[in-house]
Amino acid sequence: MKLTRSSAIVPETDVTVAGWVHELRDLGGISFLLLRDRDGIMQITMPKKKVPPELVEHVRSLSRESVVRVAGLVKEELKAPQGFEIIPYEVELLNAAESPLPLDVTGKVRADLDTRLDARFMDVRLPATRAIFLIRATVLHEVRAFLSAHDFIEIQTPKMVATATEGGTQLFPISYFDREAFLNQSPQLYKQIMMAAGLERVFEVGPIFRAEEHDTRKHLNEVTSIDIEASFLDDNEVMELLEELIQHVYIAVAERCSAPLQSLGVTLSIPHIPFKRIAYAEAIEIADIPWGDDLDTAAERAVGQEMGEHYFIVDWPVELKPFYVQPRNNLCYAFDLMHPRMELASGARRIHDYALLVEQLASKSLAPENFGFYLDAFRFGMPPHAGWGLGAERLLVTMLGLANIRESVLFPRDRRRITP
RNA sequence: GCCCGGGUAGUGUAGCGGCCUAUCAUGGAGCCCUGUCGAGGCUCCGACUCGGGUUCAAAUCCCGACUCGGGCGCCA
Repeated sequence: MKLTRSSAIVPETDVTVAGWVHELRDLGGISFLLLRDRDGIMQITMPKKKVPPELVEHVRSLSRESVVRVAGLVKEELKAPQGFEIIPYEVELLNAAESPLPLDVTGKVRADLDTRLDARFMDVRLPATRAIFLIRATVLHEVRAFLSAHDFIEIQTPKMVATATEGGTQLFPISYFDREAFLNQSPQLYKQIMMAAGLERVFEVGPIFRAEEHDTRKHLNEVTSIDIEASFLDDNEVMELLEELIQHVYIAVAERCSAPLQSLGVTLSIPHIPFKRIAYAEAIEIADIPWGDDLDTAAERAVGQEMGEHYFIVDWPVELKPFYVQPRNNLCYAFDLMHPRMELASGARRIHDYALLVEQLASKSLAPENFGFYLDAFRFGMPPHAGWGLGAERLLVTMLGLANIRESVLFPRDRRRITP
């Protein structure tokens, strides 16, 4: 079917368009059909004098959200919302929508998030919801473009694994033929192995799974992680890369997503780089918590309020970070990228020395024999390296000011929800 | 997992012992209307989560289940 999209309509031409019946307004002598496609809403106008009565009656009988194809003539018209309207000579019903609808697609009555997620196919028809996913696609596209331009190659690592990768978090057990296996919590070990493989700079955009019981507006049990690992770079160099990436993505979204941003009512302010760096020691002082404690929700909020914009927390105590982070006395070369609302990313310079790595595993009470395939990579020429993992959903949530992380995922997986 | 607060037409809500034959908006069915753009006007349709209990009387109070939201914990 050769169709013209609503964003590409040219006045004084014959077009065939298709979409969903958004609204019908019958004023008696003139009636309007608002037809919605992915790009927007176009007005089909039917003055009694210009359109045959059978056609008007046919359109009047359409149910909302039915799918139709319309052929007609585009007229420039200042009274029309888009500056043009289509006078139809043919309207074909492709598939009727049942009634009542599970939620209101015109946005006059805003449904609860739970209702929206149950009828996600309908919810995404709302321009304001669809905007989130148009922007999400742009964000991930720009992440790939930026990293590719910086010489990173995209890899895919397994999501089904035999053992926990770093401890700390709970894993989802799965049945793997006659064995137990797990859904992977992070590509960490695999992307590090690729440093030993000589790929030098790799990234992965993929799902990670956390079986934590957390039940909040900023946690999900399945999220998309943007992970990088780079040989011969240190923690400071990958931090610079990270802040440049964040800024690049903001600029690209501001430039290329003006319509979606508008339907969300969001004005992006581009973050300034370099982001501020504060030491863990300063952060706990602001938050008034003791040395050795991780930042809880209140602490995150207190420090976020003080900083006001994106910032890095550096110089963490070694005991608060995973075993693969390069220690420096009782501190380590790890960093967290924070937004005033929440943590966005964490990363570090990694240990590349085999003996030190085994020692650190032991100090975290992890059994080296469970990490054989990983440790082997450190025995035959592992370059020094560093990397980070960035939460794609959290990036979107903080960028767009979304109230709930569930809004940033088409089909979120949380403590209670596994359908649709 | 803990602590609060909810579950009323398809959707979003009001009502919080008798005045409820349950409010309003949106929606659906229909009628009027030639420029709507959250169109407008009129008529009609459609609901108290489930199970126990208290009471002369329960949408309303109590208990339980299920379920949703917010906060916290844990985590990224």
